[in-house]
Amino acid sequence: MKEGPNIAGIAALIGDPARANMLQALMTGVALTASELAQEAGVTPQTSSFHLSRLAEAGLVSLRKQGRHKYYSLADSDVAALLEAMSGIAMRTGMTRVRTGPKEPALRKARVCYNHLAGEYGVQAYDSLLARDFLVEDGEQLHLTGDGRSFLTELGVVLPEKETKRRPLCKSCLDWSARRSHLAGIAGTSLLSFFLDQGWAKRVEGSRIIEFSRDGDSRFHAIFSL
Amino acid sequence: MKEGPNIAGIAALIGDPARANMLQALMTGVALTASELAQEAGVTPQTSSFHLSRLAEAGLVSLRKQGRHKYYSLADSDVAALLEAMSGIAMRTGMTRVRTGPKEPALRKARVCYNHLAGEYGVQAYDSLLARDFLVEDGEQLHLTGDGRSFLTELGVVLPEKETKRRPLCKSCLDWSARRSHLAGIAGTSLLSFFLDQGWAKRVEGSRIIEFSRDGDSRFHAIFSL
DNA sequence: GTGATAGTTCGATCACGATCGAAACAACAC
DNA sequence: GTGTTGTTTCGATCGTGATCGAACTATCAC
Repeated sequence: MKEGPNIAGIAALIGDPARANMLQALMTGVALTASELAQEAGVTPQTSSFHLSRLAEAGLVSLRKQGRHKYYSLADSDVAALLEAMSGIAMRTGMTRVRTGPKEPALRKARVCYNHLAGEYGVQAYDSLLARDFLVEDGEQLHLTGDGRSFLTELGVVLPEKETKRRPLCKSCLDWSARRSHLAGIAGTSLLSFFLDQGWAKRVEGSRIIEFSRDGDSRFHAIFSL
Repeated sequence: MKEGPNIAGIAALIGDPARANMLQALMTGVALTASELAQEAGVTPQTSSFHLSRLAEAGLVSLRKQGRHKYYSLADSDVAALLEAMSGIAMRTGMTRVRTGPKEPALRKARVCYNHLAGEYGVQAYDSLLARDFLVEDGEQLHLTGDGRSFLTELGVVLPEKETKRRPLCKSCLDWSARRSHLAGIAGTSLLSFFLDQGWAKRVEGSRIIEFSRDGDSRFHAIFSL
């Protein structure tokens, strides 16, 4: 009966406690999987899936499929701004929640992700390559520039002559801990092999943890500074 | 299980169609009685009373008792900004009301947002003031410069001597249609009053639409050119 | 005082939507 | 291939909350 956009629709979406928890978890700017969001919201995966499909349908969250995972994140800064404004209103009425505990810090630092480097080190390497235009993002695609290829090969990283569609040279991979992109694809694999071959780092038995030696650590940071 | 304010609470409040209708009706800036709001929302007075008490309890609306009437209005500009932001999100998902009539273009052009001017005209005034350094953005804050104050007062806009922290002279408010900022705060209110008092524009009854006369339109564009 | 209008409280109803169990589907590991 | 894990679909349940009828209070007009 009224003019104007349907405020009630999206407000009702955010109004459900489970969905609100999910959105607040995504307010950190990191991408989370459906199961993680289920745990954050305190509901079963089925319920989580149901809610996430609704949120995505309404354009509040965007999703990125990666293997059997689905990484969800806030759609854009407008949604974040809306949630922020709502937090402000909620604050002054005196409604707050409780807090949860952290997890293992060892895995967050450096670990293997399938066959490439993940964790803080992985993210830093990725950012460093991007900052120096050795790596360029092209929408969903990721490309190694000519300078980037020379840089890596001169360093000692072995790269194939040409890349195929089936196994791309570079892929971005969302990080489990940092929730930022890091380098996957053949180049990612080669880079990790390089670190291990040089003795800069070694894998911890029966774990995904990768331990950098003191020497390897300083060499890494010298090369992949920001 | 999470930290942070309980956004689900207020979102759920706005999420009910009846309450959302009431709040949108109050976006016109005028105070409405409980029965009028009941009619706006399309519910019985009992239901309206129930909803209004909840909205008041949450601090979304304020009320002024006058005789046997109770006049409700939006609590403050923060609530208005929240509703405006939500309209913006709802717009882009195509979640418009069933009855999205011919009023919409008029709303985009010029409308009242709580107590100040929004729409294309509001955005243009804002931009024009910014371009001439009459208005300066300082992070989240917004300030009227000395030149800006003289400009407005010489024009005939009435401004208070000093501004308080509680009721800032200038605030920016995000526009749902233009997705740009426009001027809120006391200065925004005074500016709108000026337009109405001068007869440059008038309010359309029972709507948020503001109609500029031909003369008022040319005067406006002469002053707030870019 | 009586009557009329504005608003509220109570109680009961009723529908919508959140939730989970079970099972299917998808991607990986081996 | 088999087994495991992440995600989704279906179906059914169940609780919460919106809604209105009826009765009640408050203010005004006379």
